[in-house]
Amino acid sequence: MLSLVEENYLKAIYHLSDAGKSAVSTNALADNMNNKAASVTDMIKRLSSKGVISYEKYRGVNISEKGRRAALKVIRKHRLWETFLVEKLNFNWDEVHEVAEQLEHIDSPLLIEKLDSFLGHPKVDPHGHPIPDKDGRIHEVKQVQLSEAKEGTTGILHSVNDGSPKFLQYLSKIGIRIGARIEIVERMEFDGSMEIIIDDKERVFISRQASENLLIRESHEKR
Amino acid sequence: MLSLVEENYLKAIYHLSDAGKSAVSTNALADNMNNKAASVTDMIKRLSSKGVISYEKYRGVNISEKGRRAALKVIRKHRLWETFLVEKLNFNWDEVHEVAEQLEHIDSPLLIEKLDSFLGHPKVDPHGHPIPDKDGRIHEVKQVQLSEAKEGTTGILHSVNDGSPKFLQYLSKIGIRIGARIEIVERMEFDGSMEIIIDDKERVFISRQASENLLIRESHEKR
DNA sequence: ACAATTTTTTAGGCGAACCTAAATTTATAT
DNA sequence: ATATAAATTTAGGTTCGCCTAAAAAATTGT
Ligand SMILES: [Mn+2]
Ligand SMILES: [Mn+2]
Ligand SMILES: [Mn+2]
Ligand SMILES: [Mn+2]
Repeated sequence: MLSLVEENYLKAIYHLSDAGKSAVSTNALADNMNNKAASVTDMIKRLSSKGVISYEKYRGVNISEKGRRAALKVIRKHRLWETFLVEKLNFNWDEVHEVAEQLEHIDSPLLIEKLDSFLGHPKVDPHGHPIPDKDGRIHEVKQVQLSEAKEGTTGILHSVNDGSPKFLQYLSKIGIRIGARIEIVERMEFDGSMEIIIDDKERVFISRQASENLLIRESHEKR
Repeated sequence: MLSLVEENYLKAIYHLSDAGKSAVSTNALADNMNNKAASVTDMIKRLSSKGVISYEKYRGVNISEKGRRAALKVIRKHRLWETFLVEKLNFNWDEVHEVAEQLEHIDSPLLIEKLDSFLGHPKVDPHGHPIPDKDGRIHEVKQVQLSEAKEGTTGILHSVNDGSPKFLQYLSKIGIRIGARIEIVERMEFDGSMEIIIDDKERVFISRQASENLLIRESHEKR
């Protein structure tokens, strides 16, 4: 059994390791968890003794298969709750993350099962992130950063990389939401910003940083 | 700000004091919380220093106005969540308490407000217990223990005193649910058990203990 | 009234999850 | 290759929420 704090560390390790593909350094974790490195060293010893990560002094940590499964359970709960909040309780997509951080730790398999059917077994959360199924399987969709797409391309916004309230509110304000059609009119070479057309209507400029956090599926249909 | 553990103690104090009407002893609390008396003494010092209870050594604790408001907020959340689980997720009334014990500690006023409207501002939870409004007001309904009602009386089941899964499952099994019409046919003087008719159909015997945990509103309509 | 019993508090300890300061190891730069 | 810098671990400390054992206060029985 993992504590709430252990679940949060494990989730951070999962994400920082790019779904278990790389090792995570003590400092990276400390940074992400807003804790000091010494505290992280404490915790990774405990996680290691529980078998959810492997750890060699001074070499960072790697998530184990057992740890990956545990992390995915928490992520599944987080994303199901976010979906519930938006779909059923009319939250805005920028308001759900904080609450889901709490709800993700509720321990009741029956609850999650029933919540999942109540929501109609959703595949993605309000930010376009895939919801792992109950066996931890994720359906990853091929998508590219808007910043990497060519001029003239049109794509459908599939997910956002940065889920911070400020960024999400900005997107809402300029009319960008999941599913929106985005056409790249022109890219400014000197700063990477670009002019885009949203849903064949709004013509706006967005920064390189913004375009890096928008993930699209390219679609060349001309409509 | 109260911790999860502090909230649980405060809720126990509220209930054990009969909504703040009497003092609560250290041992009663220890018993209720499944902790040792020494741990309780620890905790009541902390709660006292936070101003949610008043405490005089060897005299037990009394909940303060501030504490009462805090306890009622937790109780409101508990009962709203139980209602959600039964009404929206199709939980049985005997399955919800444990999960609500976790959900009641989620801290988000917006969530509770939205949950409340999603549920249509319910007045009672699945066990017939009143849901405090957002200002902590409770609408208490006059009700009597079935064990105290006279032979020949008919009443509507309003709430249950004992919310344990075992008791609730027993009630479901013999066809007793909130709103059921209960007619007292005969009371056995030697052990306090009684013969009742449920919804003008089922005729069953129930123990004194069971009848003490059923709260009815008397209604003499003959139907 | 006072001895026995029960209740409550105090004293001292422990694990979880944090911290700061100091020591150690690894990486980098000349 | 060696000095410097950066990353990491160790040592020692704190608070919260629990424990056991012992001491003290309150209650009860005769
Ligand atoms: Mn989120
Ligand atoms: Mn979390
Ligand atoms: Mn309950
Ligand atoms: Mn609780």
